[in-house]
Amino acid sequence: MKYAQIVVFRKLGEFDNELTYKVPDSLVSVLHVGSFVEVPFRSFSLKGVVVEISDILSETLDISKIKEISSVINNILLHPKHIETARFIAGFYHTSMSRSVRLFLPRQIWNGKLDVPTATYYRISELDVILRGDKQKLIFDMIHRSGGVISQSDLKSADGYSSASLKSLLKKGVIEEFNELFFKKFEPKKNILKEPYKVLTSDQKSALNSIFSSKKPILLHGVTGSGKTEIYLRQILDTVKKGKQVILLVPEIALTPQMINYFKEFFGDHIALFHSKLTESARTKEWWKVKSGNAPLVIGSRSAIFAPVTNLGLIIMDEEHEWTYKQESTPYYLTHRVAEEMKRIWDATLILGSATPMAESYQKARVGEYQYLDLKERIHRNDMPKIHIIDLREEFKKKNFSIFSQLLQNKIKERLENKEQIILFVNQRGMANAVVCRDCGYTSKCPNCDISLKLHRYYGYETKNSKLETCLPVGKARNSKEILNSKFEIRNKSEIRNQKSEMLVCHYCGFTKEPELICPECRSPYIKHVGVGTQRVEQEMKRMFPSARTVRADKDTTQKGDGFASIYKDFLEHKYDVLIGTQMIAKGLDFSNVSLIGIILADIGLHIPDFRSSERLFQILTQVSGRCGRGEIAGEVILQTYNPEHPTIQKAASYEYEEFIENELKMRSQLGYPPFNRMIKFTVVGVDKNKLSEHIKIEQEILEDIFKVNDLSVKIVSAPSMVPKMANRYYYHVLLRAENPSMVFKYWKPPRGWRVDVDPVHTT
DNA sequence: AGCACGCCGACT
DNA sequence: GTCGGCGTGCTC
Repeated sequence: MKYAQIVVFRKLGEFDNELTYKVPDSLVSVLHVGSFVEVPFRSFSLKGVVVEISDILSETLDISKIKEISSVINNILLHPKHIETARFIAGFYHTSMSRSVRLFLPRQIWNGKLDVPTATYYRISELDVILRGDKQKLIFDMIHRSGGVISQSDLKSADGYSSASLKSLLKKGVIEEFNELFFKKFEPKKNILKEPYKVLTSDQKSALNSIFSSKKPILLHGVTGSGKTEIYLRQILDTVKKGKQVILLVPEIALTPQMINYFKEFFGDHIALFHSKLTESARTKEWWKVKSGNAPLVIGSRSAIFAPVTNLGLIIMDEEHEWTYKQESTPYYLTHRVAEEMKRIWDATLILGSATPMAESYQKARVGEYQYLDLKERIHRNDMPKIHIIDLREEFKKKNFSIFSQLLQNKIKERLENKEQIILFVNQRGMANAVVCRDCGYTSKCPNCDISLKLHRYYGYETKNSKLETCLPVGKARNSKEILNSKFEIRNKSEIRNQKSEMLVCHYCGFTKEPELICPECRSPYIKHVGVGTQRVEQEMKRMFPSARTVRADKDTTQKGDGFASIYKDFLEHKYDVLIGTQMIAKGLDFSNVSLIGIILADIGLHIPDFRSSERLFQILTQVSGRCGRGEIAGEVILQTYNPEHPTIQKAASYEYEEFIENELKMRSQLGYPPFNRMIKFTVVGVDKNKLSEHIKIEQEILEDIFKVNDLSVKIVSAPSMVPKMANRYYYHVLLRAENPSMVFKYWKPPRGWRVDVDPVHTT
């Protein structure tokens, strides 16, 4: 008798064990690992995926209780190699097989809708006709021009379409309607539209040769404009010609239209696109397009790694340093880790490309796990723009209290006169959370962890013990009335005193102290939290340069309508002179007429209370600088800061990535941060604060004992998360830091309800 | 998830 | 004595 391990899917719920079922003799020949089946469960039936087939039954199971698989719905829904990958994810990220198998299936499919989607087409059935109506002629010609067949969606989106005319054409029998698979057959020999036409530089040629000869994953380091895309293209074409498939991952698909259009020149419609904004039915269609073998190139954000390829030859991760490659919900996988495993399983090539590789990836290259390739030159046009560092402490001393330094003001004026465009970049992440001295640039840091302390500001209420309990962070509620109206639990309205409390907190070890009133370094009283928003910059622009046409791209202005797309288009067409924006303007976009970039306050990135803050700042500064000097005009960057001597800012300004990262790794190694130690973050939720902290204390002791017994060192921190009380629930984080923290799972199982994040990106 | 089991306080 | 609260564990 054969037995199958099956993960079952239910619409809701956390039920995610593997269950054992008998394989009836009639199904033995059609059943595979990866089959989609129907099984009896309790009194009803469920659908699921076979993850293992074996001849023996586990001794712990009672044979009389084992039921038989009822039917096989699709015998090869997932490739066994996908199940192998899912097995790896479940193990490494400590989640269930059910959860990780589900990553590979669009919701509609694991809910059981397995019919391959079709589309409606129209074709001409009678050529020699005389048509009277103009609209009818138009439709007829349109079909004729596109080779006698057209899809309904193409026809409907065309100018001059009318459903009445279409109906009468159908009635006359001039054209006919039919349904067919919505994708066209792909054959490498016929359907590759052209050969690469761009000439390679010697740098690119030698990089390509190294990729061909390397067995290891490749870390491709190249600044913006160094021609990584062309290398990807050559590799992709080569792989597809061998009859294999390619997965190209990008951080955010909305930001890569240029790249997608370029690849369309070669593959036409035979590209599958996956991203988070797809509707469920569109996602299902793309899935089948890949599954049927008619999309040799898959492009998408991180979830595209799970596309149902059948013969994978190449994985490319572009901008591999982007944190969108980490999934921020269970299973908390990092795409790099999954891609490495898939490379091994499929014996494929893996290329990670970036101008500023992640510290983890660079470290792997250093120790020889990855092959490091460096593209030094920018191919076209100008070199990277010159970055001027402006010391804001000097400006402050010169009584220039504007947010624009003198040099920035002069340059803006000059560029406006020359009719060139300007980008003003506002680094918003971590805003207003750090305290900085405006005279000397001093910031409060944790004495234990060398991490910026985070300023917590709360409205509070007093309890019976007259102790100030934190209630709502400032920013979420502005006064006591809002606290009362919120869903936060307040036992007695009289408890509200509308009091503010301020505290500096270290998010790694829980160290707290009162914010300083006078700078401990230079005794200046001008020590306070700093932050400049996009509105503030826009106001200042209007005040100083009233004739300049400015546009803002931030959360406020891009959330409505078509978001950033129209702002981007208008700016490209020079309807505006100045673009003021946050993070979102830094990524991937090509602005050829921009010759000046102002970084209003680079420091903000330095004070993110995270051990990766330097790395993030380096990345963002490099990216922003890459936005200019892409056209004929040489570009310039003005970087304003209170910390001009800070090594991160210095190295970013001189584009010395290697020097920066070597130094960063040295510091990480000394302080025991990743990649030298690894972390696991547990999130625990509870209603009763005291019970919760007691429970966490007990588990924390157990965890500490496990490391002690094994003679391993560990650092465990537990702390309430930023918003301690949300919808009557308390959130706690437990952060484990050790060389191999995952070893605890050999001896200990996280209690019910503990969420596990292995290698977290957000550590608070 | 659902549903059963089982261990403690309230109450006809 | 039992009714029912929900914390815990199982589903093949």
